[in-house]
This record gives sequence, C-alpha cells and structure tokens, in this order.
Amino acid sequence: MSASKHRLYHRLQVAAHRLQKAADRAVLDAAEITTAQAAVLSIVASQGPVSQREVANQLGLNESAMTAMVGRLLGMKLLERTRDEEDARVWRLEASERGRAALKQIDKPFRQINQTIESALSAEEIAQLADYLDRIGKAFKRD
Amino acid sequence: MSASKHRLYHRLQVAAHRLQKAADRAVLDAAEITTAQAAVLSIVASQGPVSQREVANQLGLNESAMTAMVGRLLGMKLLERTRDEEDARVWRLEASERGRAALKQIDKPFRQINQTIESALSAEEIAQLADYLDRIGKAFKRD
DNA sequence: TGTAATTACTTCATTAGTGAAGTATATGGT
DNA sequence: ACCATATACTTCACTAATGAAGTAATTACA
Repeated sequence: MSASKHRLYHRLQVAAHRLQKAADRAVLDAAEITTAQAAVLSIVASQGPVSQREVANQLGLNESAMTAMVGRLLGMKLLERTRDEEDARVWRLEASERGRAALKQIDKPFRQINQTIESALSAEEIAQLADYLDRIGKAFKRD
Repeated sequence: MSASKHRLYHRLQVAAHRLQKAADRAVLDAAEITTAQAAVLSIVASQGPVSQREVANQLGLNESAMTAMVGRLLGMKLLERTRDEEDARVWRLEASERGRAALKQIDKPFRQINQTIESALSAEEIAQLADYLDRIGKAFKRD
C-alpha cells in the first residue's frame, strides 16, 4: 500500500540513475574511468589480493559481469592478476600503480557529488537514508 | 563529509541494483517483459498517444535509448506507433492490446515487491525515503 | 523568402549488466 | 581411490544505457 502509493520502486530507480549519470560524467572527466570501474578498483585496492567472486559478491553482481569488467580493467592496465597458488581456479586481483593513481584522481569529483547530496539533505537525513537503503538492500539480497 | 562517511553513492547503487534484479525476475516471470519495458509501457498506456521524447524525459533517459527500447517493444507487439499528422518528425506511441494485457499481469509481482519493501520499512519511513529520493533526484536533474 | 538554428529521431561504438551453459579444479563421502 | 558435487571462472546471446554524429522536418528571423 505505502510503497506503491509512493511509487518507491520508480523513485529509487530514477534517483539512482540520475546520480550515476552525474557521477559518471564527473569521474570520467577526472580520471578516464567510469563509476562502475571505480567501484571494482576501490575494493581491489583496499582489500589487497582478492578473487573475482569476492568483488562480485560485495557489489551484488554475477561472475560473468566480473569477467568482462576485469578484462576491461586489465586492458587499461589499472589491474593486475595472478593465479592463486593454493587454488588454480581463482585469480588474485591487485590494483596497479596506474589503478591507484586513478583512484586518487576521482577523489575530488566524488567529493563534489557528495557535496551536492549534502545540499539536498541534512546530515541527519543522510544517516537515515543510508539506513533505509541498507535495509532495502538486505531485504532483496538473495544471491 | 556526511555523504561520504555513509558511502551513500555506493549504498544507493547497490540497493537500486538489488531491487531491480528482484523486480526484473518477478516481472519477467509473470509477463515476459522487463521492468524497463514495463516503465515505458506504463507511461505510454496512461498518457495516450505520446512522443518518444516525452517518455525519455519522464524516465530521465536519452533519445537513443528510446529508439532501441521502442524497437524492442514494437517487435514484441506491445506497442504501436504512427506518425504525428502535425509534425512529421514525431511518433505517436500507443499501447497495443497485448501491451495493456502485459501491464495487467505485472500488477501482482509488483505488489509482492512492494510488500517486501514494507517488510523492511514502516509506512512512515517509506514516505520519508520517497521524499529523500525525490530531493536527490532533483539535485541531480540536469538534462 | 531563404537560410540558420532547433527539434525528433536514428545509427554506431562502447560500457555494463543478466542468465544459461560450459570448462577446469577442488572437495567430500563411500 | 573414485565419483559426484561444488566452486571459480568463461563464453554466449541478449537487454539496456551512454554519447557523438547524422538525417529530416520545423521554426525563427533578417
């Protein structure tokens, strides 16, 4: 009743789409990478050598999306990968020097995006929104 | 500060993606169409003969996305289009009988999705979330 | 009235995702 | 030790979006 009355699905999709469009433009402009690439890169950079599965899980994507994504990042020399010594099926992903440099460059545009969010919502509202989004994310997590 | 602390961008993208994935599965199962197709179809069905530009604007998409989308919907016989008599550049889109039938079939799965949302958030929280999302949507509307 | 600008849509190359089916490589139980 | 099953990843065909560049049709104005 309440969710449909507010057309919540639609609102969430439109807000997410618009935000992504804006962020993509800003990030692409600053570092020649997309936000999707930045998301993967940032997990890899912060979590040391990590498998594709691990990254996919954290982003809620499937394995085939990761195969394609990693292929592109490898081609751009933003990532390096080696076989795991213990398990010959898994790749150990690590950020390259270039990858880490790119991540640094998106810091500024991302701060700008966050500032725009903060111009629309108060600190308290942002905390609340984060909580709501988490709960929705959890409610639909079935992977 | 607040937005980045809460990794709001990330949370919003993950929640939107998971929600869409779930909705897509449910809707595809019920009516053999995707949520993106349902969104276009629902605008066309409710707003009578409408141009592609009009639909694109309401969904925040660009014209080339609409060209492709309309092509698919036409192929599936869910939509009909005729040239506008006044302006030979614009198409008049209308939902076909099949299109309206498909829309009816997605009602149930959509109610299910909304119920899942309502299991995670109270009515009051949903109203608040809708408001926050609207404000974010507006802050990033630059098309 | 003619031309310049705008508008509606199309085409193309690219990114990014899905799910189903396939290939190796582990692993668990008998 | 063997076989079934699970796991990590790949491939394929498809949907869905972007932005740049192009084609017509319409409109604006000098």
